[in-house]
Amino acid sequence: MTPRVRFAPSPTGSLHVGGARTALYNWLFAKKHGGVFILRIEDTDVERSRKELTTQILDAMTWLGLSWDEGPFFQSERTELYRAAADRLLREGKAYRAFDTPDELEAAKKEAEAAKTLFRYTGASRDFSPEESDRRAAAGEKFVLRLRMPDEPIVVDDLVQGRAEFAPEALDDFVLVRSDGHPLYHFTVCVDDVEMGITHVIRGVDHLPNTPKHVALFRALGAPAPVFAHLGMILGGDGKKLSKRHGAAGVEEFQTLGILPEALVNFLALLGWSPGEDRERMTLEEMTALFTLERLGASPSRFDHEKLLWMNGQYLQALDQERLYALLQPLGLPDRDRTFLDCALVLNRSRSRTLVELAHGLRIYGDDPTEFDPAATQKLVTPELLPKLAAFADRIETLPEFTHATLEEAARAFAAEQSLSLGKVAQPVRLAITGTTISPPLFDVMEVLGKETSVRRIRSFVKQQSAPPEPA
RNA sequence: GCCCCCAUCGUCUAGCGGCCCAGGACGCUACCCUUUCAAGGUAGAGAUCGCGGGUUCGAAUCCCGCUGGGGGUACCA
Repeated sequence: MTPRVRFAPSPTGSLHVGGARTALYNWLFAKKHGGVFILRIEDTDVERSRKELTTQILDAMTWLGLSWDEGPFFQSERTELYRAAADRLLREGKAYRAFDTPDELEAAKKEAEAAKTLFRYTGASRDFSPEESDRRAAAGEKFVLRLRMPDEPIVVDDLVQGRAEFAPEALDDFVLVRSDGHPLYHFTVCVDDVEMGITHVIRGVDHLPNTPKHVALFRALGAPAPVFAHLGMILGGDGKKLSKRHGAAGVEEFQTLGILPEALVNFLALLGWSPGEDRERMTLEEMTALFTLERLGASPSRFDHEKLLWMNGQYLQALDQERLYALLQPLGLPDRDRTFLDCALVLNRSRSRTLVELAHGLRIYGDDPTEFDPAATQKLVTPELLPKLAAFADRIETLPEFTHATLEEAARAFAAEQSLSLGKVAQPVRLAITGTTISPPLFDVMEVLGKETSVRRIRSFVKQQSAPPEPA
């Protein structure tokens, strides 16, 4: 039997990393077994669903490389299917109309709360005869459709969480269809899963308490329940539910942070799944080969942003040059030719963990710096230093060859003459050249920049620092 | 409150009764490299396997209780 799995986000928010991981595991499982990965948009909540969020979710999936085989299907376009299923369940007596008013339900819930028990629908409608039910409906009384839950425990056999038994007292005749005719989540999910022939449901544990309802629904619909695999949650660094409060949580936010999709995917894969044998860095293909539901973890895991950055750095170092340029382009590259940029990239790549960081670091190869790290300036620049810097500029201007080797030689000789350590010369020069005291090896940077630019930057720095401080 | 799930270094995890006084990775510390910062290399600290009972010749691994954490409890998804 070919496995058929689905990822079913609801467009009430962007694609959350938790959702992305769920999608990834479904995708991996399908690929591994030559199955079908279906994308289904659960937009039955018309008040909260937004069209542009659907687009955003689809874009995020594509960005991550998680292509779908069927869909996207929109539940909002399948209302006929739900209506037919509802009619059938009603006709077969597996569901019934409940005519209770909101006030009556509210009172019943309060009562349950006071009794410190789980609210369980026990309205009179449950026992109405079909004739009575039809008569009231025809008379225009408002009603919802409820599922008649079985009076026996429901067992959920979960591949990840194990076996759980739910007592009938804990199960409620939940609502399938609202009084305005809108089908509800649990109902649409099961109808769709049956209709789409879903064989395995892989999703977050937050859905585990819903599963007995689904099992009952599958039974009522006369279909076998799929195999369930409930994943542990992804938590924030503080162990609380991951949200915007923890910084980035939506996939598109990581994209703007300069995270590579393959790094995010790899990182996410390891949150709740392990291939064993201490494997960490893997391509989607490698993950597919190694993936099994048996190796999924049941416990919740925290999202460690630091490790993601490390992972991203690893992928950034190995990134194909052409693709790197394509990714860097929109972030702004210095207006230089390709040969020049190649050299700059060699110097800066290993010093960056994200694309944004890299693009930022590359700025020193563009326009001359106009601002200089104030703390460093304060510390390094003294009246005695400036003439020395000017002299150093003069010295290197005469260099017949302007390479990191000749520059280092010149700098060492210059430092020795001045009875200074190399660092005492290099740091102020670095400040003049880059605006900061942190950069790739100075003489390499100068070689890339060229004699003219390097000398000009040092001189203009000396000039700027020699000028009397601006009156406040 | 009630229901459900989870529990190995700070974090992600390996471990599915003896190979474990617990292995890898991130992070951290030190050293090497070095003009700064990274990258890289080497070494190291870091978990009495949440606690308490069992079962067993033997438990991180099985069972029970407790504690802690998470989730659910809608005419939301």
